[in-house]
Amino acid sequence: MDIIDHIAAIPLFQGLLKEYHEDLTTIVVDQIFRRGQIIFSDGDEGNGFYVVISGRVKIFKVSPEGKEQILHFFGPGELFGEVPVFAGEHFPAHAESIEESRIFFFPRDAFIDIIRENPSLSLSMLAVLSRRLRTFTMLIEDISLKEVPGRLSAYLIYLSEHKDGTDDLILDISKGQLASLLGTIPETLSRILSRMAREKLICLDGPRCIQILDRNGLLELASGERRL
Amino acid sequence: MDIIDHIAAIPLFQGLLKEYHEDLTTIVVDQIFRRGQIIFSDGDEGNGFYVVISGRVKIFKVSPEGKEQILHFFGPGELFGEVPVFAGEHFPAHAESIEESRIFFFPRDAFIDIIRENPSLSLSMLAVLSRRLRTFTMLIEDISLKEVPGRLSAYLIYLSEHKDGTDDLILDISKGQLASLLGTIPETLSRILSRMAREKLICLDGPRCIQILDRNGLLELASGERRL
DNA sequence: CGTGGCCTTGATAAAGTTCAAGAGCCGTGG
DNA sequence: CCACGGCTCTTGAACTTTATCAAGGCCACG
Repeated sequence: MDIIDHIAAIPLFQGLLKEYHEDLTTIVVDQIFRRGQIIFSDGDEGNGFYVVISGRVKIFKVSPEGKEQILHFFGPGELFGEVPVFAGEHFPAHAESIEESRIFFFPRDAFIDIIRENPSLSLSMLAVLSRRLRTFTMLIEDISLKEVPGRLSAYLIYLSEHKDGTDDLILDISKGQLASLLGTIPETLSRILSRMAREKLICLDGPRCIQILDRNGLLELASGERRL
Repeated sequence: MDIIDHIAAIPLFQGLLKEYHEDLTTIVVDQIFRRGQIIFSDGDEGNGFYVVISGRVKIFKVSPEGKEQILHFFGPGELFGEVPVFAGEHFPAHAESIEESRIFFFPRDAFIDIIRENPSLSLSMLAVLSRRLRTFTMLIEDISLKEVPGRLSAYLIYLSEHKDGTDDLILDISKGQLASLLGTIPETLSRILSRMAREKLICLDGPRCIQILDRNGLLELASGERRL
């Protein structure tokens, strides 16, 4: 598969004329990152953005004591690191490849030139950023307004709805990473999972398998009507 | 002062041809909100965005138990409620006028038409959204990775730097609102303020006046090197 | 078969919230 | 002019949630 095909397959660039796809081909930097490799760090200067072609990337913050808060996971077709492109200054968080990943890097200036000529591209980009703001709003709500069982319930419901809608869930990240995404630590997550299992809300079916037994109960936890 | 002058004064519309300012005049809805009035609610359908002309607006989330988390305060020249314009769906939070405010509302479709013809406007909008993402990233970091004294210190330092840089601060919001912005409750904020005063980090000079006595100490708290 | 990563469990401690009561401030109206 | 009610803010004590520290279990991989 050619580079131009990968570019044409990126949702952000759908609806862009082939001519511009070709332009992008000439400026793109094609990179491979290994598992655990840092792509950029909080505070680094950014002069372009990234798109995941294959693999997975996590975006996160770290406290001085070493605790980390994951902001996003991004997979194929998704872009990240775009804030400095439009707002200037530095990356506001770290990016790490959590498995072997192929990443395309698009330098800022050439990209801005293309956006100037393509209103539909800029609208797509505005949509991407707006959706991201929505995600952050929900994350802030979760972290600040719910306790851990509520956040976990909301995540499980989300997983179920964004997969096949069934009750059998397969975590695509480790429990340690899930803890970080939920703004807590592995010990706490582990305790709450077993408490939920004891209350027959879920059933733990192995390392990364969770079965939802009482969806309503989870919804009540997520909305704060009920405590564990 | 005419409506077109107000529109021309909005930073987002700087650099836009006068012709477009005139177009905007024909679609804008000029509104006054009283103190405490709700502008829109979390989940409402959004078909346009707002710009503060005068007064102040707070954007916030509310938990089922009634605790609120403030996401932003916006003042003259700033826009809000733009997420549904580009991402579709509903407002992700509530907006309330915290004093008598004059607000311009711009309906979505007409605005999108203008953006299509004005690359520089879309770049301005991208910059606005990117800055907002940066702000949210910092808010998440604060809430999730720092404890309340750290968040408060960071806020005080921020206030001092974004005003005149002096050590005498005047809060432009009530302590209750500040607590909500910091993701805590008034009682906790009050306790921590008096603890900081006891430790000679600050001096409480009346209802809304705080004097910074030990800026370094505050910086250490904000960065987590030190605990209260 | 041992080693390292990831996960679980327990005891303990810290931070923050809740509940309750009271202080200070201010505008209104008797 | 002073008393009243309604605010916001403060303080105290009990309680809840979560983090920390420490130990042990499970499993895959060499």
